[in-house]
Amino acid sequence: MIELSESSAGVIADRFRALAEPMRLRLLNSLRRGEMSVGELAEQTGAGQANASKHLQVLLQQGFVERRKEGTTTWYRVADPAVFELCSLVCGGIEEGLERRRKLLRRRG
Amino acid sequence: MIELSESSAGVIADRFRALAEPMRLRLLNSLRRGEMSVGELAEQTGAGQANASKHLQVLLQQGFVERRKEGTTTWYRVADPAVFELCSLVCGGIEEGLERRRKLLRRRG
DNA sequence: TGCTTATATTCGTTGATAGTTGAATATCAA
DNA sequence: TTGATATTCAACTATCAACGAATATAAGCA
Repeated sequence: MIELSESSAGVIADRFRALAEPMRLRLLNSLRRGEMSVGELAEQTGAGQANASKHLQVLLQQGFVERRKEGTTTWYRVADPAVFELCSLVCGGIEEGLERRRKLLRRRG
Repeated sequence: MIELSESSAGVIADRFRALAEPMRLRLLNSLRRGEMSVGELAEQTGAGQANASKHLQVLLQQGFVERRKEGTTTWYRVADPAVFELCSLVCGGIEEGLERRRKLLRRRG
C-alpha cells in the first residue's frame, strides 16, 4: 500500500470507484481486443450510447483508457495495462471471499 | 482480467467498491500494524464507532479482513494481503493519471 | 440483578451517481 | 446547403451509500 497518507486515501478511492461499476468493467473487457469506437462499445456492452460515453469519460479521467478522434468517430483504447492486473488480483480473491462467507453463514446458521 | 464473464462483472465491481471509500482504505492501512479492536480502529481513523463497525463489515464480507471475538471485544486483522498489492498498483497509476489529465487540460485550454 | 463496556444495528438525512431522454454539436457526402 | 451519422451535453428521476444519533445486544463484574 506504500504508506497510505491521509490525503491520498481519497485519490486512491476515486481510482477504485472508477472500477466499481459492472458496465465500466465490461467496457474495459471489450477494449482488451483493441481500439474500439464508442458506438461499437455501446453495442457490445449493451449500454446506451450516452451511457457508454459517460462511463468512458470516467475511465478516461482516471487514466485507464486513452482516446483519439477521427472524423466523427472517437476511438478508445486501454491506456494502463495495470488495470488487468488489478482485475486479476480481485478475481483471485473472489473464491476465498466466497469460502469465507460460507463459513460465516455456517457459524450463524 | 481472466476473461470477464457477464455475470462476474458485478461480483468484481462489488469488490472494487469495497475499496472505493477513503475510510475503508484508512482502516486497512491501520490494520497493517496488526490486529486491532473496533474501538482502536475508530480512534485511529477518526471514524465514529458505528461507522467503523459498518465499514469493517463491508471489508469482512468481501474477505479483505477477518475477525475474532474475545469477550466484548472484536479483533480485526487483514485476511487477504492481495489488498496491499491492489493499492500499490493503483498508486502506481496515479502519477500517470495526473499527467494524462494535465495533457487533456493543455489540449483544451 | 443491575451496571459498565464494546460492538452491532436501525433510522433519518444528505450527497453522489447510474441511467434515460432530448437537444446540441461536429463531420462527411451529395 | 441539406441530410445522415456519431458523439457529447444538460436535465431529470431513482437508487444507493455515508454518516450521526439513538437503541439493541452481549459479555464481564459488583
